[in-house]
Amino acid sequence: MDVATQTALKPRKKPRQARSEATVEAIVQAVIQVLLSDGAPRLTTTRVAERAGVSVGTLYQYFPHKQALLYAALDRHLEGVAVALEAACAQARGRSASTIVEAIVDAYVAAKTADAAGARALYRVAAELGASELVKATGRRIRAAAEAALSSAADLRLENPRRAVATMLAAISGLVRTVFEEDGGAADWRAARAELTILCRGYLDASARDGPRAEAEPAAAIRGKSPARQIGPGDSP
Amino acid sequence: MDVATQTALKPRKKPRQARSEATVEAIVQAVIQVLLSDGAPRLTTTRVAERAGVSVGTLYQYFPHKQALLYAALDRHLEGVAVALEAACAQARGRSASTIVEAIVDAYVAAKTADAAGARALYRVAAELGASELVKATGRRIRAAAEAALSSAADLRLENPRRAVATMLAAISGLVRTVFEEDGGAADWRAARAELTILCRGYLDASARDGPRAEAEPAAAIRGKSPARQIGPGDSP
DNA sequence: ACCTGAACACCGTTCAAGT
DNA sequence: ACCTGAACACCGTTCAAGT
Repeated sequence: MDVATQTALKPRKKPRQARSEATVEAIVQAVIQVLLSDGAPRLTTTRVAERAGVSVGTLYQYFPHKQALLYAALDRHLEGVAVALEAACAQARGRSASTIVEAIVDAYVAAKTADAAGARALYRVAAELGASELVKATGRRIRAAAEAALSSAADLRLENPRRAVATMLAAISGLVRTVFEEDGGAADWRAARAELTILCRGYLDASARDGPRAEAEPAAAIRGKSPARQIGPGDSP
Repeated sequence: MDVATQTALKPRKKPRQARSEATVEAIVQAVIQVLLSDGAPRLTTTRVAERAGVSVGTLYQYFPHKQALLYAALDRHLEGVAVALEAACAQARGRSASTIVEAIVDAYVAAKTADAAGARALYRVAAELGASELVKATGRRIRAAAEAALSSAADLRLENPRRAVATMLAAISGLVRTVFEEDGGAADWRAARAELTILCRGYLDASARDGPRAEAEPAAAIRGKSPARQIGPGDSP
């Protein structure tokens, strides 16, 4: 059911002519506008169509259902975040672990705060759609980029960089989410960035120290398993 | 609008007789059952009433709207988590920072995984309700408990324990959320617990080391502000 | 005090008819 | 190829009438 649902979220048909391409663009823009001006509960297919200057029928020609509209808006946002993270990671390659960590944290926070209103509105949307394939896929991209960058650090050798990156990014997203939920201002974002840098650096230090030798029973139990069983990417449901 | 909305989410009237008390109980149970068996999208006021063995009218006598139903179910879950965390923190008082950290992580994960199906279903519900007062209030309780415990550690003196606790708990909830989203199994939960312990210990080490001296511009800028401007509790919207 | 269920307004989705 | 908008099924919420 899950994969089928996710697939169904994609646009119903590709626009073949310039006219319909503009229509789709207008609809997606309308979704974001209605989301920001009226809020998610008031986001109605009729209202979106009205704002986009088309009829409901047209809307349903390109999107199979209301969720697909939100999905499209979420897609835009996540694409932006992923691209920003990938760029930051590529640029930080080969520098010290400390620098790389800072670059990742900064890029993540910057990407989320650049379109703060949209990001906040979409946090709810993302949850309503469930932990969609889209969110997972974006997570995978970001983790891959971060792992590549961190593995390139000259002054750090992690036993399991994949897991370390998954842990760090989950922690980062947790803090970012909290600041959003608390309606944080610029000062809160600065503080979050500073704390996240300390957090990640401390974690990497500790991992490099404690990681290699099996510390307790659970860690050892997992170490024997295949990569698929890691916290990281969702290789399987 | 926010506070008013949140207030309106509470039950409409207190049950005065034993009969109605049973009715409310039946309705809340029905919400959880429908949520688990039919899923959130199929959760209908009629369906809940039917499952509870009452009419829609009765349902609306105690809950002002559908969201209030979900709110009540979420309330149950969060209450359980908060109580568990408070107990764990109280019990760990006075022990080493390392032990306390472990206790907090373990209690958090245990509370969430004890009712994994319910917790997962409610993660979405919580988002649909927005970052409700309820979620924030529970966060405040947990942070307060954790701060009290950590401040009691003999081997640790943090400059800003409130912020440190807020950071740690946000990171923890981020990792927990990720494991849920990835549909993690028992091995993933064990791995998450281990990583979280390393993460938090490393963070506290680093905080105690780097914290006291102003490291960069942003940290210093915040340090001068009032406690209300911290990442932590949402003292104001 | 508590409960019922038909009635109302509104929303998501479809489809026959148009250009 | 693309668009329209009346029509349908269903859902949240109310309220006059019951016990």
